[in-house]
Amino acid sequence: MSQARIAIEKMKQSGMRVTKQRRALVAYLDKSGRFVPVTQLDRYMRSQYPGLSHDTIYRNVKAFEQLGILESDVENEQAIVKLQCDFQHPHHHHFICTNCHRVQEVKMCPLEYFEDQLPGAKIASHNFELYGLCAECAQKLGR
Amino acid sequence: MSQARIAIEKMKQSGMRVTKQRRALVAYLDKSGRFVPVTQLDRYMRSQYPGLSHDTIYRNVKAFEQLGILESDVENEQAIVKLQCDFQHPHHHHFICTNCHRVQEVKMCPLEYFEDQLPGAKIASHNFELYGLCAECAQKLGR
DNA sequence: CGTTTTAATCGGACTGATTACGATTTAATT
DNA sequence: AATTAAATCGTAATCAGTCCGATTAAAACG
Repeated sequence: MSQARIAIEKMKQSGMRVTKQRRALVAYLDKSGRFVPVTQLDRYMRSQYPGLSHDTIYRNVKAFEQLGILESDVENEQAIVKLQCDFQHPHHHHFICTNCHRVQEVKMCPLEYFEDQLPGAKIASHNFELYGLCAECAQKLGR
Repeated sequence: MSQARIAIEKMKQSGMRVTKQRRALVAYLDKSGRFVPVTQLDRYMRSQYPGLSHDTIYRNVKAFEQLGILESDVENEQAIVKLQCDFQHPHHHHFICTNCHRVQEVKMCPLEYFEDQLPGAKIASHNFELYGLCAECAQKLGR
């Protein structure tokens, strides 16, 4: 089942209405498959669907995020988004290729390692990304 | 030697001019000691030094970052900055208390752990922060 | 189906952070 | 003290993101 399908499913389950604007947004994000700057999403969607408003795009990006069907991040001071890649394991981390912007999941190393360094502290959340060249790009670029 | 002193020293060494605006910025960041939203830095400095322009503040934040005397991050979609806390070990990571916003350094767990998960990829950089309550706040708030 | 309800969209104006730039000042050098 | 190039100022512009009242259209229901 495609991620787009799952995303639409989740929208229905939550009582959120499935509008054609939302279908189009999800379809684009699904097709892209990787992180996309929100500004690019906005520009592209508005070029494809004249009359579509900024409001609709930004409002839905937030709604999708809260629903858990979209992940957002920041790269080079730019907000970037992608469809949630693993609905089974919402908590995971990414290796982001700086060449092709494709995303691979990685498992986090044990948090206990850090807890030992911060006696008494209550770690509530964390934030982790790896950047570099994916195997394919590394080979292609000969590095 | 204070961090402000070291920062000024680095400015001189790099050939960057030490203006009173830059001294004031560094002094404020040093006194604060923790991450501060850039917008707050801008508002505060302009209230203390009438005539100071946005341009000067934002330009210098970038210059300081490039010089390696300032670290920037993003929290709640807000750009935040602080003086570099460990000039000896520029590569380190932070635990940021969500209550008092104080920062503690942590050692990174071995990157090899992740390299094993991404055969062929060239990891170039990473990004890691921990959030939660520091020991002091955890006790104070009884959690 | 049609009707109804109300969430979602539209459009356009607005806000707030950040940048651009020509004119002016000033830190550092001699 | 004079020089000069870097830094600052002031103002305007840009750009991402938000707000809001009027309109449209999903979904539910008879």
